[in-house]
Amino acid sequence: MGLKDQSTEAKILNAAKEVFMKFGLYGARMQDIADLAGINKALLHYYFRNKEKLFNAVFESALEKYFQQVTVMGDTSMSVEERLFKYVDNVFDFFEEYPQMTMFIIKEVSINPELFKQKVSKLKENKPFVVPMLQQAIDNKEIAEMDPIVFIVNLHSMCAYPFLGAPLFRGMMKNNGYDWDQVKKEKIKDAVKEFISFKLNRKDV
Amino acid sequence: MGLKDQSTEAKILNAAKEVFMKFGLYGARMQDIADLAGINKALLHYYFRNKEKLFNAVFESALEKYFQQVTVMGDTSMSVEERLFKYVDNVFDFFEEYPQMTMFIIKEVSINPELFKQKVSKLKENKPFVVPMLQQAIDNKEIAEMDPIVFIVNLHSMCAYPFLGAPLFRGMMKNNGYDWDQVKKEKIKDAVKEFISFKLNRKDV
DNA sequence: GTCTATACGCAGATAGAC
DNA sequence: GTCTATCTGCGTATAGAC
Repeated sequence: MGLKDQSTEAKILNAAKEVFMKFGLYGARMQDIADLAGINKALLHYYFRNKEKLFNAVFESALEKYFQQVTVMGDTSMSVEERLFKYVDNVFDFFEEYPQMTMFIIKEVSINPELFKQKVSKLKENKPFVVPMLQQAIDNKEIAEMDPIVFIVNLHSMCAYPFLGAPLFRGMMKNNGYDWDQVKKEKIKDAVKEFISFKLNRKDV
Repeated sequence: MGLKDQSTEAKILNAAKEVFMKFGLYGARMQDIADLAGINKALLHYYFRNKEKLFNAVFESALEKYFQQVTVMGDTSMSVEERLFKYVDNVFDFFEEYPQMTMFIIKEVSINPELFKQKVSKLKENKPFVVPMLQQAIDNKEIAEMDPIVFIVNLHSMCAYPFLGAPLFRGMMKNNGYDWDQVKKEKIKDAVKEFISFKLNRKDV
């Protein structure tokens, strides 16, 4: 879909997403958003009244997308390991498309923790929460004994950080002849899945 | 050391660190830095000329501390596994003290990649680079076969992300009766070390 | 070295024509 | 709905007294 085909509101939202993602609420400039959307600054206010309201629209859609990744965990037609693999695939695709989103959300929530409390509660209600699901699989002896919270955090770390820290990794590896985005794409995902298999199938606990 | 004992310059730097960490270059306000330092706004300019120069002073000290964590890897009196364990301890202590620093560095480098190229090259020269060290240990059969880059990224992810994403994790877990900072402190570090042992000592490769 | 007062520019927001 | 022109306030930076 080219920019010409979008409604003005959609153009604004897309431009705002990009600029807020990069610079955050305080750093973003309304002028930059208008320029990127190919419209005038005044139109931003016509559609969204003020900067804060525009930001909120972007933030809510970001959070919605972010939590949508987890829905696959509720699909009981697959084994727990298959669901986790699929989840990892989803998360990688998601980060490929929105590499700045996690950073963006973390940054804004860290500046204003209320944001999270306000928005996330209702979103989470409809999603299958992962920890109880894992706990049940452990109780059923379907997977190995583990602390499900620690596992989920480890897993999420290994998925998210390669994208979050990409600016650093790129800088560090370029000097040494590696291409970070290549490594990330080809090898990190497999390593995460290897970690999942290790944790789910180990016999020594 | 109480604030009263610090030189004005040190007070400014400490205040600037805190404010820049939280709000970034664009979001930080000189007035807030002055207030936190307990001095007048004009003094900031007297000592550091302008906002950008003050920011650079903070950024450089942050980057220096950040890369200092890796020096332990050069201590050949310990085994590779011991060095990695020690490294993890260091990194956790470091993040406990400066939870915002990684975020801060990533954010600023992502906005301005030149920052990294300019500063990091000379810092890195004096530090033992981890990947070649691991490669050598692999060649010597001291540790199991693996891709050292992928391993280091996984490791670093598991250490950094629990601090980076703390605002999110806190929000998510508070609703469910868990205290994130407790979990992080007591269990995540052990899980990282377990991962190290798994990767270094596995026989099936 | 440290302060108060002030200049200056930029970014968010509004008024009003079309 | 979209634009140009303009207002207003805030934040950086400077001038100048002490």
